[in-house]
Amino acid sequence: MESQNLRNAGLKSTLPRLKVLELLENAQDRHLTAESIYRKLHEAGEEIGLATVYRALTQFEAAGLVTRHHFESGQAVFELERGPHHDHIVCIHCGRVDEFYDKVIEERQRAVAEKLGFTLRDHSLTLYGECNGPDCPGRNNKS
Amino acid sequence: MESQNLRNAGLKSTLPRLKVLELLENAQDRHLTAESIYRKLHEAGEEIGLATVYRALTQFEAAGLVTRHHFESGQAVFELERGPHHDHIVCIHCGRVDEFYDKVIEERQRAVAEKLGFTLRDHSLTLYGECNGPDCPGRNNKS
DNA sequence: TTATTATTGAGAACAGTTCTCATCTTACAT
DNA sequence: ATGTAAGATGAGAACTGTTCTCAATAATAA
Repeated sequence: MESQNLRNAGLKSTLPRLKVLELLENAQDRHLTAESIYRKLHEAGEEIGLATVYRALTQFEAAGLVTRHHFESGQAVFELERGPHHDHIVCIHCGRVDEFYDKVIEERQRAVAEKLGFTLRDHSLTLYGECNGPDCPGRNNKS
Repeated sequence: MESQNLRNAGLKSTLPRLKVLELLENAQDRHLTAESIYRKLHEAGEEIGLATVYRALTQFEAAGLVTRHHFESGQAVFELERGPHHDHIVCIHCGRVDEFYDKVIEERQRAVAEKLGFTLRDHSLTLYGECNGPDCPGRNNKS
């Protein structure tokens, strides 16, 4: 189970870390803030400090288990690494997050970096738009 | 002069705003934090509060005179809008910022958004890499 | 088990930014 | 030029998100 994941990541398997990891695995929303994780755990009766949540997430990130994103809101969001790399599109009205991977964009990034004399190490791409979903509060806005 | 720019942006032309705008126009570095603007103005003998710098920048941003970026450092950086849209590549060693525009990337972004049912409104793309410049502290690192 | 060492929780501290409010400017009509 | 209303300013308090401190606790190894 998850305690093995933690061990493999070089982390001691402790109860708070297991709870955070489990929550990331089972939550319906894949993109969570530290505070929402903290809140959900408390709602589930877990006595875990906010500082511990942050610590766990930071360690998970360093171990490659988790990715941290800075969308436009002030708070960072954390996402369990499950599959291959992808970027995000965020609805400016309802905050819904969708994922995508575009091979052409990835390739052009590398080409651009090289043309400028850089060795590409990482990138951050987020699209912002209107999701036009039936429950999205922005769906009837004209602009 | 610049007081006209402010008027056109719907802003009263005041001394602090003029000073911030001038600094953005004349600074060697196009990407500045609020604090570095504040510092430079003080070094130049201007008595201007940090809150006022933030206020001015926020207003300039709303008026489209300035763009705010969140690179990896904690602080936002501000850039005078001079020409057409572009994205950024940042050196992970020395912080150097370079600009680029790639038509293919821009087009693919729009296509991706539409395929996902979104109407694209904005995007944020930043590449991170090693700039390999002669003065960059990272130039001799192997990895 | 016990010793060793890392981890935890609570709250203080911190960084970046925004807010409050009394004072001062600006812009415009005189 | 001058008075005035509306808006802007500076200083520091307040706020948000995150990290740090430290005494108490829990996890591994012997």
